[in-house]
Amino acid sequence: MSTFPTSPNTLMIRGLESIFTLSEEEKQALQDLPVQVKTLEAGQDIVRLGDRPSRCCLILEGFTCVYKLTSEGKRQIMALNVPGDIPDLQSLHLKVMDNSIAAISPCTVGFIQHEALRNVCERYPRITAAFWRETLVDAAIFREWLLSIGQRTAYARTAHLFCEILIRLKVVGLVENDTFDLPMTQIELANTIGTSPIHMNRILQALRADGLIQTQKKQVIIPDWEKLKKAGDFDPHYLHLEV
Amino acid sequence: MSTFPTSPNTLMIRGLESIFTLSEEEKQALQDLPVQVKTLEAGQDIVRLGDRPSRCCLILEGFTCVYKLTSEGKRQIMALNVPGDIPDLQSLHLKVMDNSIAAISPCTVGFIQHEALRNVCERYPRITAAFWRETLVDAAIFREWLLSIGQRTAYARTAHLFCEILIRLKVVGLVENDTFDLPMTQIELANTIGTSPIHMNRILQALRADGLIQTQKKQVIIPDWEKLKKAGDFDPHYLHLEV
DNA sequence: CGAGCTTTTGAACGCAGTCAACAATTGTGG
DNA sequence: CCACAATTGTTGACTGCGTTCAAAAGCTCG
Repeated sequence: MSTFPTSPNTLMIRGLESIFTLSEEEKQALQDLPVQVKTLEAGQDIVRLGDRPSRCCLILEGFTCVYKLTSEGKRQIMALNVPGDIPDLQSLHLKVMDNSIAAISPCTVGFIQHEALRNVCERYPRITAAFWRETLVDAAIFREWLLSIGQRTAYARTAHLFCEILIRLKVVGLVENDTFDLPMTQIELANTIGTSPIHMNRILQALRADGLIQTQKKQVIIPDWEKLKKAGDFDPHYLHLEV
Repeated sequence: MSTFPTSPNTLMIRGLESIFTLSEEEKQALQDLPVQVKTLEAGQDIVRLGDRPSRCCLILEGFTCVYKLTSEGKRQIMALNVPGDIPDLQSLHLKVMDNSIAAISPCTVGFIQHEALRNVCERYPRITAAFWRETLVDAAIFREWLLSIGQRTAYARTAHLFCEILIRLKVVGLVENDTFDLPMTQIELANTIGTSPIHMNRILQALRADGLIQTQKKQVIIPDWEKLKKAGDFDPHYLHLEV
């Protein structure tokens, strides 16, 4: 586990300039945040329900997910995280984790101490606002997922999910020619959509047959964006990408 | 529509002292917020998806809900709001509403201009933190609802919902002898649970038959809290009522 | 190259949705 | 205060989406 700043990389944090263009000083303060970098294997938990973390976790590479289990052991994934996300930013104000976070693919994450984040927020209220906003966007995504899981068929839900992933990966430059890597098993997709793995398998077959997605290995190609959007009843407003 | 401060009431806002005990000055700043009070009939929208509000809405009396519609017109309620809640606090940082909010019962709400809220937040960072935290608790509730709707049976989901409502109403003093008013139709309950009204009707019959709830008019009695908790797989941690 | 996970297929079952009709309640205007 | 309209709640029957169980085939990786 190495400690930044030692690498030439600059920290990419989702949406920090959605409201304001940050000043050089503000940007510098963010880049000066001490970050502990760690690599994780697929499947490893990063934080667990019940934990009282003293740091947040910034995704640098790979995919993670937010999940919870019922007492019967059924698993629901309630968020996917891509590079630039801070899936446990909530822990800055909610002392006890009410969900777990796990690596879906092998990934590298950067840990930032709460104390350091609080210092930056104290000094730069606009950074506070930007972080706050990011947690609000996460909540907006939860709302859309609730609509999806509550009111749409599993088929539409899955199309909707692929739409969202495409857009969010585009933002961080991980889409080329409508193609992206999606290192998720069908079991994980099923846990996200709220259906059984067997049914998820059949949904994917249907989506392929209908020409909405193509898959090879863990790559997904979206051959017809408009058709996929329509099938998923997808409207990107809830992602709040533009102001 | 009258304008506070004209009434003797003090503003009750959910969870503002969860992190810090506020100073007299901070409390006063909150009480001095200009509030436009309005009464609403059941069913009326307060804000709508697509709106760009310039104010937030504090529930003073009655119940409201956050909801969205699919393009087919199916309705999902993704949050219930009780007195003390600010269901659109998000609009402080997300310019365009990604959901609608409607009165479930006749209710009185207080509108507070964004500008006034921003001023208070600028001056008192701990109030910023407290408001931010409230939006994080809302997000935690969304996560639990996602788990519920994705992985629990409609019967368990409904039991879980009654558990949550009981707890949240207790906090604001609206429960007496395990009894509370719930001015929701079965259609609205169905829209919350993500099921059909007919099925909701049968679930309620089952819950009554199993001795988990008693209903008379729009009153609900919880005769056996432990049994209801168990049926709903309910663990109140996600409400973050204690630190 | 074999163990373990993931994907795929088939078949039976069941939870929940839909349709239709009726009863009960609430609200409204005469 | 009553009659009528509209909404809400209840019941029955049928349908279907999605689950579960079981088993085989395909990958991946030590």
